[in-house]
Amino acid sequence: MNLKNTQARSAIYDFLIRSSSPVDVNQIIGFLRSKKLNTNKVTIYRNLDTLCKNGLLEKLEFGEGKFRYEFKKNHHHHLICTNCGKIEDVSGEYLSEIERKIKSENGFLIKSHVLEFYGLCRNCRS
Amino acid sequence: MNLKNTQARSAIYDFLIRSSSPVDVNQIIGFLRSKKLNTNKVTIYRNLDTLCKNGLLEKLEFGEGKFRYEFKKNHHHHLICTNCGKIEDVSGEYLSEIERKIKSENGFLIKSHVLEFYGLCRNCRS
DNA sequence: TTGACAAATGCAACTTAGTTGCATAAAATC
DNA sequence: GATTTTATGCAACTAAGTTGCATTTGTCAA
Repeated sequence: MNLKNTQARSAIYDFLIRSSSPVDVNQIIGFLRSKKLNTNKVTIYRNLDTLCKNGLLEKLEFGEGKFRYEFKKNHHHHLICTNCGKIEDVSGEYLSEIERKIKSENGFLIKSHVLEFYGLCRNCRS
Repeated sequence: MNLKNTQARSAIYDFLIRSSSPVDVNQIIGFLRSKKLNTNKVTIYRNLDTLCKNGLLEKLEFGEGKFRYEFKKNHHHHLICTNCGKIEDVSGEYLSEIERKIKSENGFLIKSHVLEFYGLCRNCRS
């Protein structure tokens, strides 16, 4: 696939690569405005889509009724604080055993999984 | 909380209790129409909300940009076929060990988790 | 370095999912 | 059967995301 290096696209990508947790489209719009880049939301959606399809970003959901995006890194999960909204990464490949079992018992071939944890972060616990 | 037993509510609940996989609001509307119950979508959303808050239903997301609902049963996960869309249940409490580890390492207190598997069901594999 | 072509953008209008305020209706309780 | 509480319907609205189409911008080869 032929990806062109445009202003909007590289700004979006830069923002995502620097974000420490998954961002939504509004945060992207805010960032682009702050950079005085007048970018249409359609362009943002299309770029996010393209970047996902090219394996550069990941599209995620956290029960908010909208999507969030993050720079694609090694397989990991998230700790979502239900009090303050903070999203931390947590790595770990916990499920290979389980996936093997499901394949033999259910005849279902697992290609991917989503595993996210909800609870209270260190700050909000105290 | 005082739940009244209304026509709309019990029809929605009946439908959910009989559905073998999580349903979206359109499926509920279709069902109610087929029963000649002329129910407003607002009523459906409010009932789903109420039933969730009372622990009778569960609200789920499968990366479709909308919510699905299911009758609340024992903790379980789903096998979502990315080819035909079929959603199967799979039971199992795989994560207690992991959750303990996360608590001590990240100081994060896990209250719940979401674990869903995507892949190909038995039919779609062949 | 320029011209051609594919890919990207912007705009307006649209869709889909879900929400809110408010007046009315229906259950449950007394 | 009257009262109170909860539920419903309607209309209008918001928020997230999409589509068609005309225009612009990168890229690459001549």
